[in-house]
Formats: sequence, structure tokens, C-alpha cells
Amino acid sequence: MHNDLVFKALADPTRRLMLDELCERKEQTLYELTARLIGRHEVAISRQALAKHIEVLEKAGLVSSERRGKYRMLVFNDEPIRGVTDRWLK
Amino acid sequence: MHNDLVFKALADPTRRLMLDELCERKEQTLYELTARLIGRHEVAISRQALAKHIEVLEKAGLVSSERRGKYRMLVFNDEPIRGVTDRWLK
DNA sequence: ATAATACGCAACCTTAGAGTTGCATGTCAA
DNA sequence: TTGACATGCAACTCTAAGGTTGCGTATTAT
Repeated sequence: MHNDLVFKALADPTRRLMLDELCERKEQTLYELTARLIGRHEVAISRQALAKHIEVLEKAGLVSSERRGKYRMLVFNDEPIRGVTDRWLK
Repeated sequence: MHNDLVFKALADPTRRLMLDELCERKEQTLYELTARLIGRHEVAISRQALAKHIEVLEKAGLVSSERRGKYRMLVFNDEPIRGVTDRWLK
């Protein structure tokens, strides 16, 4: 299944939270995102764990990243999500 | 998260296939479903494994079941799926 | 009554995934 | 240039999820 990675990506609550944040602010550095998740949302998790999650989201096409100097810019993309559940709805 | 179980349920490709079948024929016995998945879709899996998947789908509210004599009737319910991805779409 | 049938339950195995720790790399500012 | 900072990489632990095997239970048909 070609959208297997998308469903797998959405299966984790932390990743869904990350998508919420990225959805609000479309462009964000990994550092900003990490700070917000740990600071505001009180997510008890390490930086490396979040980096792994980003990797999963990237492979699913939900996030694209680009190294910009010292930082890593993250860009949210909702396209892979659009219509994923349509097959079960009439 | 209250729809955590829904996303977890959708994460597995076999369960998504089961939902496809159940979506086509809203009412179906576990036996019929198992026969179709193994026969038609060539899913190499045991009956017990499918029973476990049904359990997951039930806990997510996507399937309700009712013992009808010798058989177990399965009824598909799309309500938990409706709008689950809306939070990431404008 | 009894055998075949559809299902339930429980123990077990195996692997993938989430998370951590530790260290290396690259970039920017002073 | 040197140190602080943001990130990358790899090995390791631990748990849960998917799957199997084996046996028990209930229902139907002969």
C-alpha cells in the first residue's frame, strides 16, 4: 500500500502533536519545534527521539526539511493526508 | 487522545483491508470475512490473528459485533473515521 | 447422541518501534 | 580560533504488537 507510511506516521500520538504544531506554523526549525513541544506541551521526550519522529514524518511525505545554515527548516505538507479515509466513507 | 485507538487501528495494513471488505458488505460474519480475506485477497494469516484484529477494530468503535447463534455478526461503523484528519486540513 | 463447525482463550515467539545515552559533526558568534 | 550551539549518527534497552500453536466451548446438522 502506497499510503502505508502515512497511516504508520499518524499512529503515534507524539507525531500527531508535532503535526499540530507544524500545521499552525508551516515553517519552523527543528529547534523551535522541539522547544515548543517540550516547553509548552510538556512532552517529556528527548531531542533525538523527536528527530526520529521527524524522519518518519518525512518518509511519509508529511514534512519536508531543508538545512539552512545551523538550523534545519521543517515544512509541513498536508497533501498525503487529503482523502486517506475516503475509501471508507460514502 | 480519545481517537488514539482509531489511528492505532488504521495503522495496520491487514486491518485496513478488513475495513475495505466490511465497508463493501456492511453485515458479515467473522467466518465470511476470514474466508474472503484468505481466499480472495490471498492474505496469509490465521483465523485467530484476524480475530485479534477484529478486537482492535471493536475497541476503536469501527466495528460492532453480535453473536448470532453459531456465527458472529460484524457490523462496520464509519463514524469514528469521519473528520479525524480535519485538524490538519483547512 | 455425536460429529462437524464456528468461535473463544491463553501461552508463547519474534520483531519492529519508541526511547535513551554517548559521541561526532558542522555552523556561527565573539 | 575557539567555544557555544544545533544537529547527525550509532549502539543499546525495553515494551508492545502481530502472529502462531494448542486446546476448550458452544452451536448446528445428521
